[in-house]
Amino acid sequence: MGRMNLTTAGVLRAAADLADRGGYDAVTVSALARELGVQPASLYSHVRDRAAVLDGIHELALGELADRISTAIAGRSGRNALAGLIEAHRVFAAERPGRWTALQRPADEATARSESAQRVVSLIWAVFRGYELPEGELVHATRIVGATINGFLGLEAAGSFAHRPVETEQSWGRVLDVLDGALRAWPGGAAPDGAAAPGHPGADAALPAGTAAPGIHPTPTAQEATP
Amino acid sequence: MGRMNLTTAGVLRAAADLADRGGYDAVTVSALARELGVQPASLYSHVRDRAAVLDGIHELALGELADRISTAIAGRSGRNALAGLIEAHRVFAAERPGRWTALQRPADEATARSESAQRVVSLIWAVFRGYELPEGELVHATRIVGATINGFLGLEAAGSFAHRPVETEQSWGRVLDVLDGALRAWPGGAAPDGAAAPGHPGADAALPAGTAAPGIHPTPTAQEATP
DNA sequence: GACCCGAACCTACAGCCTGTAGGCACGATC
DNA sequence: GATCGTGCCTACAGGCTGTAGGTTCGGGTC
Repeated sequence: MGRMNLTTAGVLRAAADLADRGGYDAVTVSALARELGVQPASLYSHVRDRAAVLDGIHELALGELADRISTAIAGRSGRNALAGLIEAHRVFAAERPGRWTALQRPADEATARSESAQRVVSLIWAVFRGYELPEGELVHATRIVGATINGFLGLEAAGSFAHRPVETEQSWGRVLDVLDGALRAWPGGAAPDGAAAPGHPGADAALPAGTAAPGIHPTPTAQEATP
Repeated sequence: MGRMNLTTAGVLRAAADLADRGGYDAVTVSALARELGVQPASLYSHVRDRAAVLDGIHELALGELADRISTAIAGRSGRNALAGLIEAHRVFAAERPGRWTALQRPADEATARSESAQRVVSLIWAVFRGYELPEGELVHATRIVGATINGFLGLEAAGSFAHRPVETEQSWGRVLDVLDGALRAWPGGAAPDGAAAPGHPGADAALPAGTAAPGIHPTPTAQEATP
């Protein structure tokens, strides 16, 4: 076996594919090395450590998700755009379970500030443009829509809906209904100019760029929520 | 060091505490043994393997969560009960991050059918009784409410809302508003008798007992979503 | 009170994983 | 053709899981 001429990008891509095929936890340096026909130690020239591999999958996945969202909402607005947004997430989660799991882990600083993360946020906000949310409610809406989508897909992936595929599709339909309804009659006031209670719109301005994904990725697992 | 006279329950309790203090991933057989002043191999008489420890934490947490929900919704109904329900989740997640993380993992069969799991579901349905949902929509509502709560808390735990505590509290307020509004004007028809589309109420009867938590726990991490 | 037995914990070990250190070899460059 | 750097290697230290088999303590029995 001569030189494989690996690159960091190639290693990360292989890692992401391995995660999709064998499950997120199967992404070990050893398994990855086996996959690439190389000794484990050799990978450390291309990748700092295992955590860097996982972070790499996260960012890779973020970019791919942004691409999918982009095409899913193209030429659509309002409820249709929202449908495209959530469907893009669901299809991505189903087709790329390992990549999707990576998105649920806390993102490292660099990933959170990455161009991919910003693209995802921009696309979500583009969808919200079809609803007339007060400026200050954008952040909250992003968080809640993200929470619901990720929460639902998490439950689905964990098998909580197992063996009831028909009902699951109906539930998914309700997700769209509920979110569309919520955005249409947003509690903070639905008028473009902040109407009134219970939030003081304008108090929270739009997120400064660079603050990164303010509430859609990453998601669960409180691994380091240790106090 | 004489006999420690460990019990399975004691080991699991120590494991749960360790998870809360050191993070979910810190729950290794080795660390647990150190904690208990015992050699790693000794634990295998009390616990089948590491997975059994994690499952044990899951079920333990489920019971504790049920207790908290129970007191949080006692004597309340409608929006107040819903507020108690979601607040109980949030407080539990904040105070017991390790236990809460355990709840996000796929539950094993036994845990899913456990009495604790059933208690949680019953309590949620008790809250829904204050809203006039068609029978067939109970499942969907449970899933969506569970998805939103878990999704939000997941984002919070992952630090996605980091350094914006005020906004986070506002967002949390919106969660209650949105869920209350959704339940009040449920898309499948809000009348006690299933009005009409888009779901055929009655087609899906109430969940058979034994089917266990149909959509609130467990949650994310598609570890075994490998096709 | 001597004996026995089982439970509780131990040591030892095999196997896999991460990450570091240092070596060799191939190929590009001069 | 000699040199140098990069790409991958072997070797190893240290940690974790889980199995096998030994030892000791304490309670029941006669």
